[in-house]
Amino acid sequence: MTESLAEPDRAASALPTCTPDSRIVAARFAALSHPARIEILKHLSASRSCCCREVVDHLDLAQSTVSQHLKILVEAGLVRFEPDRQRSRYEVDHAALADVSASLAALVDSCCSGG
Amino acid sequence: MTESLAEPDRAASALPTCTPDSRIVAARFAALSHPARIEILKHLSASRSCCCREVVDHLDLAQSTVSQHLKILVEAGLVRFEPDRQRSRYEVDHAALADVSASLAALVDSCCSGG
DNA sequence: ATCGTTCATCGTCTATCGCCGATGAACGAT
DNA sequence: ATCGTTCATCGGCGATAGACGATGAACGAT
Repeated sequence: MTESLAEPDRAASALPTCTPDSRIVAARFAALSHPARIEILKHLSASRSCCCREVVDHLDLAQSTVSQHLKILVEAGLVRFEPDRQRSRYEVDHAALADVSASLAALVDSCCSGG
Repeated sequence: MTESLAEPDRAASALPTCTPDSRIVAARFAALSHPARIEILKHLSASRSCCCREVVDHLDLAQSTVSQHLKILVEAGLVRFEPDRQRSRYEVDHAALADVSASLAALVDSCCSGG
């Protein structure tokens, strides 16, 4: 029997394809894995007014595209959203961002101490 | 002519859709944006032997899939690769990982100080 | 009441991701 | 010489990302 070649019911396996923790960390990094979103984060923190339009003017992307990027950042918990009349108010969640940074620092630390 | 609707030569615009710096940082985060790759990084640092096969055993993914993930990590500069007979030797580049962490820390810092 | 502005969402299109099995090269062991 | 193991790569497939234009809702101003 070619057990080593055939899949021994991989789905039922108890091997940790990826731990829940890894999933969460990876999801946070995914939100940061696009240059436009990095740029948006920088702009949000540097600017005082944080409506979608202003980001569009600064970034040279279609309004719909920017809106989607903002949504991704909000869903990742890195940016807070507050509807304000017809403008939308976006601002960086510094604590969440610091938390992601800490996660990465912890990973680096575990990599160094583990070796 | 609906000039306001048509694109006013967006490509020729000098607006920074994304700075080179943002591109680089985003590319690094992209390599970290998958749970399997996070898991691989943790395993590489915790284990002494770092051949592809061992990661495959630990991770419950097809060998070809793991090989691709490793390649992505190597191309991102986060993992060093050294062919060793028929085994491949992979090890975490701690300095590069620390560098990414520093980049994120700098982003967090700019977000805090900028406001 | 009407118009202009801002914004989120929808539908579409293309490119890329992530997974797999299959294949062949490289190498050690018999 | 032959076989088993390890590995990278190829080709294919389904799902997702990322971009856009169009549309309609919400709101301020006239």
